[in-house]
Amino acid sequence: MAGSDTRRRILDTALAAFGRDGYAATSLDALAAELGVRKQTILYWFPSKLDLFEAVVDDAAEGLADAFDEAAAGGLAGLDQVQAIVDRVFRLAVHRPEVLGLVREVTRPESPTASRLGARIRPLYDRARDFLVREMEAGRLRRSDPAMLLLSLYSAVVGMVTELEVQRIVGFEPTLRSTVMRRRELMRFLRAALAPETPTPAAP
Amino acid sequence: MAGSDTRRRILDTALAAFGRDGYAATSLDALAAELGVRKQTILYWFPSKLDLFEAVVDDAAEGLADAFDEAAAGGLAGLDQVQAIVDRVFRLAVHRPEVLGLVREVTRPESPTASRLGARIRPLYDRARDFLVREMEAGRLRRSDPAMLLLSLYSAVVGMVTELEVQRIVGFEPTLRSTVMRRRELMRFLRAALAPETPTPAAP
DNA sequence: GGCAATGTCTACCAATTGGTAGAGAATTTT
DNA sequence: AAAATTCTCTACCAATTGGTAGACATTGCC
Repeated sequence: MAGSDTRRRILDTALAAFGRDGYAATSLDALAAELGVRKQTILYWFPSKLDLFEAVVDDAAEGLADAFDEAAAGGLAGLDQVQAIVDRVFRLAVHRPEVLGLVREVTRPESPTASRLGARIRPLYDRARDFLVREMEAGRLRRSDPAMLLLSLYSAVVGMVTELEVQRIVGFEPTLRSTVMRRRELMRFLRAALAPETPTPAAP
Repeated sequence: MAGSDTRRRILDTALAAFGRDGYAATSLDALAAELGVRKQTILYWFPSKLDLFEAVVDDAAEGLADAFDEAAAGGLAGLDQVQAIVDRVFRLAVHRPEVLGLVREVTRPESPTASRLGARIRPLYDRARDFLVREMEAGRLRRSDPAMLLLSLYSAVVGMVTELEVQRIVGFEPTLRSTVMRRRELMRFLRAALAPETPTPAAP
């Protein structure tokens, strides 16, 4: 049963490649070379490139769901729960940046499997939305359209974590230390945006 | 001089294609077909695919700079200026979504020309940063690390505008009306995050 | 009208792409 | 030990890729 180890290795390497270079720019030959194996071995485990990609997407979605589960397990509330999730996503981004790269890859309009990841992510989305609604009603988060707010949060977090290259361009070499700083700054941003309104001093 | 019209058409179509499908997934043949012309015509105007891409990036950067100039021309301050810029970026996103798609494409780690767009964008970045510092010192914006804040802003805006597919997955068909809503929600988000702090009720 | 420059085309090409067919080890089952 | 299954390989293939060479048309200039 050494084969199923091969399958695992293919999935991991493919996830890294697809997440880093994108679907079109990743060739099976290059992937095979990176694995020290022939392309036909890949095609033995996954009947086509697209099948491989879909398997990779499923795998990544599972990883994401696990991360969220873990972050939600503490049973926190309000901003503390938000913070726990952000921390967890950042941790994921640090030691498996490919996962978020893949999210980005799969969320482009022409993606062959946008709907696939969609189906996988939908439950996470619903959970997050329910959470926001609940916390808003409990007065622990600022009240606003939860779906829209969720998009804002998603963009801010994924963007912050993903746009490494922008950060490089702009002079932040992405070290571990700078990542900590980024996370702290993002949380400050989110807290400011999410904290329930203090009684407005002046309401026009 | 009908030729320079061809050049312009190639640039526009290529911008759309690169921004939508990415560099690797865009073939010169497909591009040519879309233009109703032979591939060799493209290669006449741009010696190689990479040269074409670089020209497209330059073109897009110019468009972005113009948009910012226009938004900054009003000489507004504080959150009003931020709002003007967000409005302008959204307008750009509505009638030329490819431009932001290209930004996304070019800011991935393996991009052949990340540094190129970087050089083009750097001045915009510096201007924005100066603006934030100035406004913070004037007490019109919440005080925090301007560089980090700028990244947060960038992520939130570009993400919000770009991640159309996520929005689709999640049930927001991107109509013009929903775009207006998204912009409004984003501004609410940004206002909450950027408004100078009201005297804290309780400081633990 | 001749001529040079400009612009688009047809005809190729070598390399790379995803994929098929099937041989040959290795391992497990009987 | 024989047979069957599992796994990886070599050998190909048709299609597509970015790119070259050069013919052919069109235009403005003299």
